[in-house]
Amino acid sequence: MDIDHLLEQTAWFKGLSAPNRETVAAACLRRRVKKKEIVFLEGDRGESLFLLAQGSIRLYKAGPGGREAIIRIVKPGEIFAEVILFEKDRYPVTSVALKDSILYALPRAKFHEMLKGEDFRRDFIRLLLEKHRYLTERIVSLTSYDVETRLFRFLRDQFGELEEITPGMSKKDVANAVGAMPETFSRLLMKLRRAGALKWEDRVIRLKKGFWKKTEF
Amino acid sequence: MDIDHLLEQTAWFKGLSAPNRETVAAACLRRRVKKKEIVFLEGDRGESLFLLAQGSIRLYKAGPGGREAIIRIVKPGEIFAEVILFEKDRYPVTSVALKDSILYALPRAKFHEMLKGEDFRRDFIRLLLEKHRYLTERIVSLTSYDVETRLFRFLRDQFGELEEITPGMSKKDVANAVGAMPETFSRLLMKLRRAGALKWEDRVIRLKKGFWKKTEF
DNA sequence: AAGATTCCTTGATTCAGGTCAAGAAACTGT
DNA sequence: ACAGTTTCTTGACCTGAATCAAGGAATCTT
Repeated sequence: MDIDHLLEQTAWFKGLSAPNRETVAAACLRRRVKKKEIVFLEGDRGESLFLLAQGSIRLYKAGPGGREAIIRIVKPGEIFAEVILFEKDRYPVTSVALKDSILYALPRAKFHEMLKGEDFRRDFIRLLLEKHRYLTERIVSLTSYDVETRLFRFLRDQFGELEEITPGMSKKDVANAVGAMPETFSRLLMKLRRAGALKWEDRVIRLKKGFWKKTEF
Repeated sequence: MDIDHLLEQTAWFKGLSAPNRETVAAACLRRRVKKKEIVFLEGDRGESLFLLAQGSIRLYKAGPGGREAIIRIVKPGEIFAEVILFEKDRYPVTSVALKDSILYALPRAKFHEMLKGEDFRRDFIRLLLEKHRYLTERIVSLTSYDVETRLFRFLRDQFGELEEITPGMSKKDVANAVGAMPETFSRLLMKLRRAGALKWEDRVIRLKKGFWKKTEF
């Protein structure tokens, strides 16, 4: 996917005028990362925010004793590390590729320039508010729902209400994303398989037919 | 405290030019709320964001079965409900006064107008990014620390590293803010008192001398 | 000041999910 | 195809915190 095309279909870059978009495209540095490669570490200095073109990126933050709390999983078309814009010059989270990915680094100065455009600015603020809401929902989710519910919410949010999902990441990673230990997660999957609700084999998750209809979160 | 004076000393309103500030002041609707009074409910339609002048406001979101997850506690000088700006016309959380409070309602249209000012905009985006970081930290806190640690972090964040704190809210509210049940919280306080680390009597929390020095979070 | 709420404490009990351990299975690079 | 990782599963066990229950303290109301 080339950068120009990507920007065109990226939710809030597409509002840009064509020349504006070209400015962005020109300023972007394309970067490929392999699965498991780290894009930046928590605490790293940086000057750029990123736009994910292909693949999937996990953002997490270290807790005490190597524990990690997943902040979110970035999907293609989304940007991440916007915090670098004003806040400080260090990334507050670590980002690592869940699969081979392609991303574009957009220097902060360039972005500031773009923020002069009224439409762009509006979209950007909207985007921030959206993330804001997402994070508050995540807090509710982590504090008031159990692992099982969190799993289903994760699947719905991330892939939609499909009966067949190819998550493209390991069970361990999903466990992590729903905030559970691998062992706990494994046991949960076993329980669900026995109950006939879901099975995860050969990288594919199969939900029971009509599963989503009945569920209420 | 009058509105003009308030704006002057509010972190990111103070950057406004005097005439700009007057515009805001003129557009603001002063509102008093009594302790326990609800400012708006999750799901309510609304047009305004709020600036807290005096008092303390609790923002929370309902989980399943009446459970509530505290999103944050607003302190004087801070704004809340910014989400109303673009996102949608309904508040995503409930806000209730923890004490008698004074706040100013700022209509969204007016705010949009203000966003045309470059400085103001910059500050606003910075503010959003700050909250963003706060929320991600909250996620880490809730998922990787136990209630005790969360309590100390809460106290530090909210009141600073003092040896004597007057939280101005009930134990129940603090319990809630750190994501614990009142019973659990009560037991924790008992444990800490016995250990000589902290006692909470007559609305005042007294930490052991030098307490904050040693702690590491 | 009595009555009604709401808040706080303490006890007993339960449970989801974390921890430790140790194989089995699935990938990885060479 | 093989050794070497990493991931996955399963078992035994533990524990922090929720739940249920119930009495006492504080606060608000009239």
